[in-house]
Amino acid sequence: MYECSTNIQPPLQDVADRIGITKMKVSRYLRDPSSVAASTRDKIAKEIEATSYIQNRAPAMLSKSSSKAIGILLPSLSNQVFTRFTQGIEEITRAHGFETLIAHFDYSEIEKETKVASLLSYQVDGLILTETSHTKRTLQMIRTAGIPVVEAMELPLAPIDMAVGLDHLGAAYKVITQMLNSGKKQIAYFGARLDSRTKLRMQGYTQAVEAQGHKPIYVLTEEHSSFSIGASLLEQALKQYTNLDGAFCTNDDIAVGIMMAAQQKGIEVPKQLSLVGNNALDIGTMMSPALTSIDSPRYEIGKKSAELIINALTGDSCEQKVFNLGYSISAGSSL
Amino acid sequence: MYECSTNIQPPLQDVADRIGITKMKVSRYLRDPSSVAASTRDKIAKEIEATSYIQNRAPAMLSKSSSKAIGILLPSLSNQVFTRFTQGIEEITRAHGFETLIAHFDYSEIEKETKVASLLSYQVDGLILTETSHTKRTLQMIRTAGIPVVEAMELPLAPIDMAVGLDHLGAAYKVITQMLNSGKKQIAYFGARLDSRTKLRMQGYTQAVEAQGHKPIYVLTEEHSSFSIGASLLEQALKQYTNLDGAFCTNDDIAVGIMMAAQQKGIEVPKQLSLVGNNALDIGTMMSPALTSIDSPRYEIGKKSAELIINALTGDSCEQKVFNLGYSISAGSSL
DNA sequence: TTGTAGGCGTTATCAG
DNA sequence: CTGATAACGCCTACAA
Repeated sequence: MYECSTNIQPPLQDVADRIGITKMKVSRYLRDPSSVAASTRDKIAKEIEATSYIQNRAPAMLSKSSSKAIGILLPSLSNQVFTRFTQGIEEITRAHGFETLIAHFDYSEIEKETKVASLLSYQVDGLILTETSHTKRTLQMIRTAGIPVVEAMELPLAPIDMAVGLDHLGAAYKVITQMLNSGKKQIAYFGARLDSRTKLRMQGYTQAVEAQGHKPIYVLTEEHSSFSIGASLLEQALKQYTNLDGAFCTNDDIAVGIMMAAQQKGIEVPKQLSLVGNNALDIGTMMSPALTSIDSPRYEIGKKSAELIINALTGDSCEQKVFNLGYSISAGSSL
Repeated sequence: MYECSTNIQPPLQDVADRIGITKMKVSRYLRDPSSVAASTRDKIAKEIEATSYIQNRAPAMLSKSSSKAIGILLPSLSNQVFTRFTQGIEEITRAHGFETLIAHFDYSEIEKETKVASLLSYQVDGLILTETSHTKRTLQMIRTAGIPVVEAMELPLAPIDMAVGLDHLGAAYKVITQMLNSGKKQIAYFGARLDSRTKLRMQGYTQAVEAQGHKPIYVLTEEHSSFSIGASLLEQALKQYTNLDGAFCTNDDIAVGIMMAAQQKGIEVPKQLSLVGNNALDIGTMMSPALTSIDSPRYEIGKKSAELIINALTGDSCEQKVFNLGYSISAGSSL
């Protein structure tokens, strides 16, 4: 039925033939309608409208190595965190006539390498990454591509190029210190799927508890986070640490799972168990008590990232390469 | 700093030059290593490895109108529903050496049109859509592209080409009938963001309540669904319908929001308020009572969709064009 | 205002 | 087994 190569985007030539002009005229019209005679203008417009002509990007990719597209590399499609982030990016790219190509790698470094190669093979003009650790090969590919790159969400010590993020370690340190100051003695860190943000939060947690002479407690799983994983992690933790009175969670899915499980066990939050999550998702505001969570300006991070890429592409590259967009602690009462 | 056209993916020629052979040899090696002399093979392999050479897809897109990529068009990145669906697709495409290009359109028909054009401009070899209503222009673009297309998730009456989905209307009808048979008298339909699935479920609901002589009650919002929207919709519904004893929700986010709000008001689920959601997300299993929800085989739908596309591309096109993959009712106790 | 020629990187094809 | 050539569609640069 379909020949393997029956993908027949009709070329510009077809449009031209049908009105009896050369394709150059049509090509010119597309970029600047005023550059062709007024009489032809209408005919071209009608024909293009009628046939829903779509530009073929391949020639531009070939002759200018530019696709007018920005590649976005997300760890996962299921993580709500990246929704607003992506919207922020697209808000900017759309305004500048750039497309976005989204790839995801399910938190696998190898898959990430593959996806970077894939995006580069489509000649993306810029790349927005959401992690700061990369394989050697990934780094080399990105470097030889010579395109502007933003590492978003974190503040890498040695950025590839540009970076927009926030201080996850510092945020964790601050909130843990607050928990300890409120009288909590045995706070555990709950983490899943060890991505780099999870590790930074863990470091902040560790530094904060050790600064006050406590021993860190880690309750970790390799599985992806979910509400039910949160519940089972609490189960597991309570068996081992009977005096557990605080939980700092790498994200809100786990925190909410813990809160639900705690409440079903009759454990009072925050009196008996103080609880802090990360990302401030909508579900946390529905809980009672409302979940306290470290919130990040994801939409703004997306926008800033896209702006940096576009500026770099249009020559308005600025001196500052790393931007710290800060965080806030959501108004909850689980701490 | 970056010239607008400084995207320098080094070409095959560079690799060849560095070992002193012609690019044709390298090109052949890439497709079939055994087609070049054994002695050269190693040298090429090493050089490609060392320089992390990346194929440029533009030429293939140009001369064969094929990008070895399948386009996936998702309504939204935040909807958990499409995570497993996409994984199902990629399970298959990866095995066959196809890439995926993901685009999303935030439930906007116009944005969808733009994204379809964008994907086609990248010469995707196939297209997987997740909605069944399209603008005229979208349809025309897809038709003239002449590539295999799957409409996934639903069972359109007039499919563009192929379709893989389930009977949302029938599922709704069945579960509503069950609710009515359990003695409920005033069941409302809760919907947000009127996408096509929401409408199908609404039709099933309407037919079922009318079949038993009741009047349908719709509690709708144009906003995107979320837990907190669910809560405020319940608030709104209770004011108007004081005898409300059942809620059928277009998705679990709303259902969970309703359950939480109900419990905070002291309304017993399911005794006073029977509750059914859609999609069977993880959070529902955490609630008590566990949320009853209509579940769909999203992973399998993704896999089947990708298989159909790949079969069509390789000539193994099959007669059957529409596949109903069914649904199940999750084991909850909120009904 | 309009038309023509060449080039981008890869591979199919044909010749050696 | 290897090499030369042409072709894909569009746009830049130049010519008329």
